[in-house]
Amino acid sequence: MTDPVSQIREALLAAAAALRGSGPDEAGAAGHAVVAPNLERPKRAGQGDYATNAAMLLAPKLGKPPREIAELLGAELARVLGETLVSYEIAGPGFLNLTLSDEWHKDAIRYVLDSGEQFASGGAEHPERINLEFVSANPTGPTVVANGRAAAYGDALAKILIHHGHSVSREYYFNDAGSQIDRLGESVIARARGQEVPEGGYQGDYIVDLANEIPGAGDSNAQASVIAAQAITILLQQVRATLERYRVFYDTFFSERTLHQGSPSALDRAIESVRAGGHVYEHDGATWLRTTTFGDDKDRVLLRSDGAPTYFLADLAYMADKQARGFERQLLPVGADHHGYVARLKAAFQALGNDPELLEPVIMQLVHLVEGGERAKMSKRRGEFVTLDELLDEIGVDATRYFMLQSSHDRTLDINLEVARKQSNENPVYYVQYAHARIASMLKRLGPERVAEAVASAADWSSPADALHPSERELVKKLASLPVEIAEAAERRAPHRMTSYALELAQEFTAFYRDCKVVGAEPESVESWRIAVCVATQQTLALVLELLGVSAPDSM
RNA sequence: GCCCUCGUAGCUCAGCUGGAUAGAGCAACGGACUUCUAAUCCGUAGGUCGCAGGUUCGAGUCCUGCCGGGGGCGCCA
Repeated sequence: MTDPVSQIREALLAAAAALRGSGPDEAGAAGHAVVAPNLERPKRAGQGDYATNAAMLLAPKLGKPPREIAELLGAELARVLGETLVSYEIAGPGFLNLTLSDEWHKDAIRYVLDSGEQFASGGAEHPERINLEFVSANPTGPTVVANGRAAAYGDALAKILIHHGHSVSREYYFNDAGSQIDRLGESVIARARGQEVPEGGYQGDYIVDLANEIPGAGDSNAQASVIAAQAITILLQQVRATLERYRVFYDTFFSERTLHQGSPSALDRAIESVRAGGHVYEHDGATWLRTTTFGDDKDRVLLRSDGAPTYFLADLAYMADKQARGFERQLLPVGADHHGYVARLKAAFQALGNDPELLEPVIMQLVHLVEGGERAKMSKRRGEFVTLDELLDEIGVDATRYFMLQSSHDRTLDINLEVARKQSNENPVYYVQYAHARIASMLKRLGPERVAEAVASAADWSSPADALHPSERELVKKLASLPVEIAEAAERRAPHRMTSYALELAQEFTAFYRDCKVVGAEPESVESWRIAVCVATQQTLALVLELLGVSAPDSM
């Protein structure tokens, strides 16, 4: 079953192909590039339902003026589409504006309703097994607001990719080995003894809580590594609880320490793998990976001169492990403060013998909290931060998730705490939810029997004499565009597009609500049609909100 | 210093990989509630898309150079 917009697109491609077949092919065999014309909503009213730039793209290939080609293309398209195409006009430099029939709009609603929860799903041309690792903050303190952005991004992206047809596993990698962990243990021990934390240790109040919580932390024979392990267990549980409250659920929590265990360990095997590729050498007593072969600034140490593995080696082994578990693609949202790391990661991935395209680090810009016009600093070690839990207490899960996903991940995000606290209604999420609740209220008033009957009576919707209202046509086209929007959001790793879509859909619905009476509309066939439009809209709003991890309430 | 990244309305941000007269929300101002939910709607105002060049039929979008914000440049994690 092809969605309504794709139907038009395919007709357009067919018409373009017919034109190419009849015209002189200037491009010749070598330049036989596929023309990929746009099919988009015109920005201004009165320019039809869809517009295409196909004629302008074909012009250089066919050696004729764009407007002349547009005329030919329009005629061909009219032949292909039949009654679906009511009219076309040539505009501007060679745009072709298309006006579609009411019947096409009704078919679109039927399609949406028939698709149900599967609407706009499965569009991926090449479904992949994807490992999506996100947040992966070290459990050396509470989850902070910046983690909340990564969590919202990763989770929404996972949902969108899955809806698009991919198989996605959400993964959280945590470091429970290495010197930072030792410092955590030392900090807890110091607090348990009523002392100041050592230089470079962790100073937050939560360290004191841990000191009280872990029995024997203040004993004279307490070992940093043992205490740290207990602290990490507790902290990881807290991280998990916060993220679950935030509606983020992982498939796997991956412990770095497991990479160090066994003989040979995963680290040993990783080194052997890149050594076999000829990318390893010894220098100054250390073991290096020649990452410069793959575009890195300088080579990187795998084993320090004292024999201790670097964090980088663990990452190398981790990438290999993901691969061994059968993931074709690794998606890796990382904070901007780690972006200096991506060149060596990609290099390491290649050193393992892989196509670098299959490792996708996504650089996320940071989140800043603004209070009193000043940016609040967030550092775990200094104990200055606002936790995600605190933010959730202030403005709630729905508003927080929506806010985090509103802006593109490659832009820094400022959260104004005064606004977040006092005027949470400013968040557009309520507008979207309100549209959903409003529909729920209307449908409730109508009763489930009437609604079911209206949806089932698709053949009788409206009557030929009743031209659809412009607001109805706009709303239907917004609904019909979801498959394209999902594809864009998935392929560009851009969940924030779905927040834009949600807002636009809610706006189109509200305009429809303003202009078109639903309950009690006459004749009954019109009421039925509009009920069906409402059901399709509600279903789609719920679907999009679900992808964003935001609730869709029936009343507000 | 070198590298990465961002710069669009007063504020927060979209802008569908080059298309028509750059759009929303909030804030501001003026209106609308015996109504299918006013957490709403209608209207007004608000822009040199950081600056300057370049590429072409056409640039917020691509290229170069500046300016400004953020980040990164350890045998740290």
